[in-house]
Amino acid sequence: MDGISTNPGKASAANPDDDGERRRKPGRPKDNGDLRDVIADHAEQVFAEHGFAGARVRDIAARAGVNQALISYYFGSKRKLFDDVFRRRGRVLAGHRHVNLDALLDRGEPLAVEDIILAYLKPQWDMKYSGPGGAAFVRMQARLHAEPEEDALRLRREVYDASLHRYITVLTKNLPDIPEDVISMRMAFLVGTYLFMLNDLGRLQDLTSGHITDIGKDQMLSHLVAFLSAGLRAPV
Amino acid sequence: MDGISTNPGKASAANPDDDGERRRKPGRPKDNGDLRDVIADHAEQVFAEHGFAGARVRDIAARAGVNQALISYYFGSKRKLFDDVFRRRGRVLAGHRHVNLDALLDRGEPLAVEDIILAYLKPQWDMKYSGPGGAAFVRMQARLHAEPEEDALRLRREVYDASLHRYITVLTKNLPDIPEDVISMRMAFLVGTYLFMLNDLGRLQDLTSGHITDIGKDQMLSHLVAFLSAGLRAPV
DNA sequence: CTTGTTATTATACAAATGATTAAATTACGC
DNA sequence: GCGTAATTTAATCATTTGTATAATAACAAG
Repeated sequence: MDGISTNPGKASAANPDDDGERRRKPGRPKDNGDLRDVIADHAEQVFAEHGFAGARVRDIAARAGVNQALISYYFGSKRKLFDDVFRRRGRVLAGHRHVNLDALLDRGEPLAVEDIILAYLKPQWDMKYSGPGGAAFVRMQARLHAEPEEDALRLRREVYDASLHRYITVLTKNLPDIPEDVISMRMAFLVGTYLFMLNDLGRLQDLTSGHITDIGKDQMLSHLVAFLSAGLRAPV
Repeated sequence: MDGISTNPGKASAANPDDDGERRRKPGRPKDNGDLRDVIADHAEQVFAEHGFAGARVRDIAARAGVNQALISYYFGSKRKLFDDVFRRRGRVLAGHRHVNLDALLDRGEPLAVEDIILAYLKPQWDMKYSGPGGAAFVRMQARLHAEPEEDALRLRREVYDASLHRYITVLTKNLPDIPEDVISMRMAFLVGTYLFMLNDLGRLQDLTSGHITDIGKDQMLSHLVAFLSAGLRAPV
């Protein structure tokens, strides 16, 4: 099917002279050395498309243009590769969320719910539209949230919990009529809503018979913020 | 484990002329013949736990207590098995949603948003708590929604679109201040919210430090309805 | 120049996987 | 009773899959 699998005997027989070689020989290349990142980038894509179980190590290696053994060399195993790739983006995301919240808190309270929600959502939004890697990460998240396995749960906790808890605390202070447990619950709703939605934008156009296509991403974000803020504020 | 599956392999322990061989012999069994359903039930579980790509045909066969070839015989392929299992529940779900909406419409308009939302959510809720199969179906849905593949998209459309569009129409009539496109969008939000949530109940307890455990499923449902209704009603 | 370390490749492998086959057994219409 | 079709099994197949191994080349240190 693909031109990757090679028969060494046949290849050398067909080659009268070896100076026109297209095949790369093993050995350290001149300098480059950042194939690790190249692998991670392509892995992100493949994991997003097919999920962990559906992703093929061969596929990742092929897309990254490297030998399959190299991903074992750098990451150890498929699972470790997945976790690594996921954490890489997750840390960036959490960082932005913390920064945004800090900026809000510097302004002094009370804060509008809309602003808090926006501070939480915006980094994810920006990441999604920052390039193919960001969009892939959104899909990876949606998939990870659908996995009941212990591995997945640990990873989710690790990436999300810290910033999420901070936001819950701030929201609780700014919505004194709503008990903290209810806010926590509603924040869980919120995570579901936006992840699902970001992941499923195509479906959204589908539902609205394509009318949504015209709406820019910023407008879409404010629609989402309005929806979620109203939900968060709903009287108990 | 499960009270459903009739395990033919092990059931032959009462063989009269049995020479100690516990293996089941091939051949048509007396009457039963409903191994198809047994397979489907167990497939539901496995697909829910591991997703389509992660599910193993051998595993399904083993849990159902049948030979692996039998699932090819009945369903043709792994993919067809998945679709079949999914459609089976999906049809039931859609049916209940239609019935509920019809009942509402018989009461005459205008309707409260809460009632409409509840009519849409309740069947899913009941199904989830109707037994292991229902819970498994919820997880299958969450996973299917995370799959960008064409196969998955088609299946989602087939199962959800009809009833969803009816609900959108009704909501549009009962919320005259909000354009239909916005309602469609918000209904997409809604689907994300409840699917995510139902699938991820354990996580919810996690977030609230276990305080949610005390809340019964009915109370949880009304929390969700309150949240979503407020969001749907949010002024544009 | 030698030696060792690191990055990369081709190749190999054992296990796992979805599917198929041929045979065996039984229910059922005639 | 008999033949035919339906149901079920054991066994196996051809691939695919994740990982491991050994070879090779660049580079650094001495």
